[in-house]
Amino acid sequence: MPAIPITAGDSVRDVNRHLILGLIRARQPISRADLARQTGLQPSTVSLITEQLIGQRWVTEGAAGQAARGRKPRLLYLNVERARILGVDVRPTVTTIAIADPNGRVIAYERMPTARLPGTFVRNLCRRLQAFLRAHPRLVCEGIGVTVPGGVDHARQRLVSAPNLGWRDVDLKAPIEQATGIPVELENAANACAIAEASFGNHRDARDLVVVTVSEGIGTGIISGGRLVRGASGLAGEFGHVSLDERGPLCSCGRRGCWEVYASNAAALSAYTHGARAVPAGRAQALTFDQLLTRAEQGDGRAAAALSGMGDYLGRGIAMLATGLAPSLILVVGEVTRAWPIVGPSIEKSATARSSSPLPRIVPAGDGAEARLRGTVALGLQKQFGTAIVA
Amino acid sequence: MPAIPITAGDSVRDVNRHLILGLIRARQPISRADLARQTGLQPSTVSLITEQLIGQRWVTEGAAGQAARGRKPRLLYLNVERARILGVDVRPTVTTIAIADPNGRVIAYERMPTARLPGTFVRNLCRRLQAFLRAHPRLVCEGIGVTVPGGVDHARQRLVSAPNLGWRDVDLKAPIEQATGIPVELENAANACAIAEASFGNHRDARDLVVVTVSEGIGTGIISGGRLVRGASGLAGEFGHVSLDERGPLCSCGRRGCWEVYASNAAALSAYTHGARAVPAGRAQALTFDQLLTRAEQGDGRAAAALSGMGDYLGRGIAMLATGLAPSLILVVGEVTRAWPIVGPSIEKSATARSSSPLPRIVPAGDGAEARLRGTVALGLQKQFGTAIVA
DNA sequence: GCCGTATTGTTCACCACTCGAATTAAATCG
DNA sequence: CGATTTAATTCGAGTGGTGAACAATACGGC
Repeated sequence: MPAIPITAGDSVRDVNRHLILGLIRARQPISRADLARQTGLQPSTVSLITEQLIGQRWVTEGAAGQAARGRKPRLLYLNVERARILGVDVRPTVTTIAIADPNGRVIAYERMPTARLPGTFVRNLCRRLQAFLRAHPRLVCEGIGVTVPGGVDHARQRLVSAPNLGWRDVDLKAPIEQATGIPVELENAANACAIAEASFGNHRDARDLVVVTVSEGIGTGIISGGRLVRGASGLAGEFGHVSLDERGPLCSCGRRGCWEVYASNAAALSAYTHGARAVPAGRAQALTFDQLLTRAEQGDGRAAAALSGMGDYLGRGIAMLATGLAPSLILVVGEVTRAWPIVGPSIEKSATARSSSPLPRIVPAGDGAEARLRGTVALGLQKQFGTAIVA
Repeated sequence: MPAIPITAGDSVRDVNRHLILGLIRARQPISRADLARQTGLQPSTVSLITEQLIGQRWVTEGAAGQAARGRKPRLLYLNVERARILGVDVRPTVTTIAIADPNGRVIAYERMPTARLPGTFVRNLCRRLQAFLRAHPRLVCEGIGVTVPGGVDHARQRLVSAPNLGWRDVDLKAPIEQATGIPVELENAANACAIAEASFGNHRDARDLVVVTVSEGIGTGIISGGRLVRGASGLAGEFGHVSLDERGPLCSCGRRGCWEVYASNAAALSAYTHGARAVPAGRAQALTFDQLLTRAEQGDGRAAAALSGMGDYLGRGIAMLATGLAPSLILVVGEVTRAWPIVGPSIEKSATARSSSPLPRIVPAGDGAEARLRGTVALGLQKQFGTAIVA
């Protein structure tokens, strides 16, 4: 059994193997010498371990790199063919299944409708996954990451509640693992986005960042010191349901004036169609948010004003997160990023006015789709690359 | 050099030594067999390492413990004489210097006035510390923990700003280390309280807790997954300056309606004396908060009402922390805990009304003095016991 | 072209350290 | 008083990192 119960159950070699493999993934291409410097291990040790990793086909050796003087380094890459990850992104109307390589690049994906009843959905999903795997028999799939728009009890790996789906206490892990034989990681969508941003992409070195997902509701994924903040029950990140105004409109959660009542897509729609500042829960909208974005792009002043107002409210919550958590970076994810020229300055202005200390950078990170899919990949990778999230 | 760069620079043995020493501190008294079970190490390895630790006088062997069947275990204790910690708790008017054992028990302490100018203060403090050490020449002092009521840049180990003190960008570490030759750890007071609660006391197993310190202002210390949430700059935890009402009274930070404007000691005083709900910044009070507490205890209905109102506002912020961070425990620290029979239910009621998910336990943890001192001890111990914070 | 220098990567003997199994020690129970 | 159970120690074996020497490049100056 274990020597170093860092990730209990690992031997010393396992720890270092994970360390090096994780570093190769995060910093590729990278030379053995650099690995030795960055890990603090001896070059000899690094050589041994990388030799093993190449033998197991986890790593490939590429062309020689550049060096000012001396022998040129031989660069190491992650072998993207060695491990594939299945990602399942569950959304209220549509669920996306994707297969990706360990760099987070999506190779293929398909969509399926999200059934209303969780039982039906799980059965359908398992069938689709099995068909997907049969259709790609040569792929070595090492993990499945599942993201859901709701609270996940991470210890028990169960979906606790997803208001937008109307589901409560659903076991997604066991049935999928049984149907596919591949380990499943379940996570809240905003948390998955945060992990994805810290694992791949432009912000992989950020160790303190907050992701704000904006769509029907608002979710937050918090990474502090390179680790996800999950809270005791795994239900942290519900800042969307912090009240900005006690006397505000009713929210789907039953209370009043929640941040997401003011700053969600639906709120902007409501501001546009009814001139109201916030949307009463449950009222249907004639226009879609996409259409609103298009109108703003086409020069509709009232649409732009609605989006600008949404940015103002987003800024309020972002100011709260910035003052309370002091991240180095706040990422906004959602359809609304399409209108960043309008929304971005509005957020910036609103948040600046409400924050005493200098604000962190506030950056748009695409509509949710890609971020969530990359999140599922990061999740599926965790088993292979340790805690991932930088090394 | 290192094999396992967990805390870079440590060998395998060092890691396990730290692991076991930390576990003995946290779970003492404990048998070797229990250590083996809890670490996953072999009993033989544990025996070897504990033998070393006993030889180095870090650990002592006490009486035999109880067991239902079989040989009775020989219990191990931390040798409280081996390492002492100096704690320095800097407050606006008075600074406390204490010497404590690694269990957080204060052996002796003394107070000194806090000079207005940081330069003067540091000189005075260094003299006092040197005298303190000369007066106790036989104590092995392994670390100095310093807590300040302000933001600390943990990477640079500098006090960034302390509004209550009027200090900005002060180096407390280097001068004290130079004067005493003992390593110094600097930390924000609320963070130190959080570390103390997770290290000592009744809540040492809590891995997700939030400490709310209530005095002139409101500070929060967040521990998530057993680790302190510091934020990128080390300035996380400023939830006291999140605005509850945009149109609220001015706060010392320059913005309006901050949580601490409504829920600090001064706010309760103002509610009592002026009938106002919040205190305008900078206005002096005739009554002290202690006197207000005494009046409430003596049956003054208006005093009780002021405190109850303070609890109501405390509950609002606590609801925000509970929803956003989902800790298993929220600890309230400050003089206000003296009036817990009044304030506690008021907080509970207010927070419950503003939170959809079930609230974590909300517990009073004494006025700040003891908590902050134990926080300084926990800080000073970090060098010796690794990251501390549970094992 | 050749040699000094700088840097990468490999080989190998040594040894620290953990494991695992056997053994000793101590306590309770029938 | 022996059987059983749990605690702690002893010791041989093997894993695996270290460190130093060495091999392999590459470049620049002469």
